[in-house]
Amino acid sequence: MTAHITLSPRGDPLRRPFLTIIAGPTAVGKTGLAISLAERCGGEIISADSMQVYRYLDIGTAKPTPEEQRRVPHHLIDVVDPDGEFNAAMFVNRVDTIIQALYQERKRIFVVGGTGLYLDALTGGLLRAPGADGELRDRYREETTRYGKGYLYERLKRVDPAAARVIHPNDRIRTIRALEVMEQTGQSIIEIREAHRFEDHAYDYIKIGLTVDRDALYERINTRVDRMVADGLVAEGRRVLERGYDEENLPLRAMTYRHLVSHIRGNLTHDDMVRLIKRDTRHYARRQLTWFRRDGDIKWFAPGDENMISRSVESRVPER
RNA sequence: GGGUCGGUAGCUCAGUCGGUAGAGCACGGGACUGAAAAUCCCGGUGUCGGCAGUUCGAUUCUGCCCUGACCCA
Repeated sequence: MTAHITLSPRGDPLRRPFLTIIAGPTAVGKTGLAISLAERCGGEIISADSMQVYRYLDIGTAKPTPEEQRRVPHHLIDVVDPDGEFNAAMFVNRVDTIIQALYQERKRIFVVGGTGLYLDALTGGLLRAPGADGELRDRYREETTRYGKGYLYERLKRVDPAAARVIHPNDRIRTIRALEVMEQTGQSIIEIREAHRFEDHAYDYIKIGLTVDRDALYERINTRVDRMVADGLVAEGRRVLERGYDEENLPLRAMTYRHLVSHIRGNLTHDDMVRLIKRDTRHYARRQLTWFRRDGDIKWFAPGDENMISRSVESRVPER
């Protein structure tokens, strides 16, 4: 549970950016903590949240408010339209640029978010494999409709048996990705993964995890969803649809917006929408905890432990 | 006071012509490397309301009691 510090050949800490990372399940209070910590030291915040990158999806993604964003500069919020492309690789590319800039300015850097893959990709690097190939994926989709559901997986078994052993037949997304990598490189994504294991460290960091017991967390989630609704979640959903975005766009198929859209279209009562958003958010929080639990680098705290957290962070920040 | 129908998993219920039980939802655990708020996998012991009786054996039949809904007085 120590900050990851790389030593130079002479034994001195290498001069490179230091990140204070704040992770944890949704609704646990990461945003508030980060703003408070960053405000104290004039730092800036980088969001590691796969949904807050989308414009117009504000209430439903629990973005920091404009007022909060005025108190502390935020990065990687509102960077693409809801029909735009965004993924872990784009996150890493953009975040590296931002970190370099903040490092030059000697600003303290806080990375805050609940998207585990993005955080691991940031601290450990992404696989050295080719990116998503739109044409290839279109072809796979077409072949699936033509030859049936099991076709792609059968093909994976033939082309990359190692991957087929690890990937479940129903997991279409991973099946496609594995085929895509094999087709473009002739290498199994499993082999590439085994060789990599998020060990491509470019930064020093301390990882703070925020959590509370399950009942309290669910209480927070329920309360927050009620507040989103009171703050105009449905109106926000209507505005997004009026702009011409719909279920075709990935973020509108996620957790909250999926049920919001269904309700606006008249397929779901208001009560059912609220119920399902709460349920899916609880499930999401559970998946997040599953992801973070196995990360031995995380130092866990309760949301109220701000002073302890602050001290813990201060003890790790390198001199500059 | 009398009658009818209920009381089975956290919830809604199914079921056992007597051999101690199962669905949906909820919930829990896990996987995860360019779609990650996505995608996927696994998980059902619960005094079958209580007590007693009949029986080799009762959640299932009988009696009484508790309890809920409704109907009649």
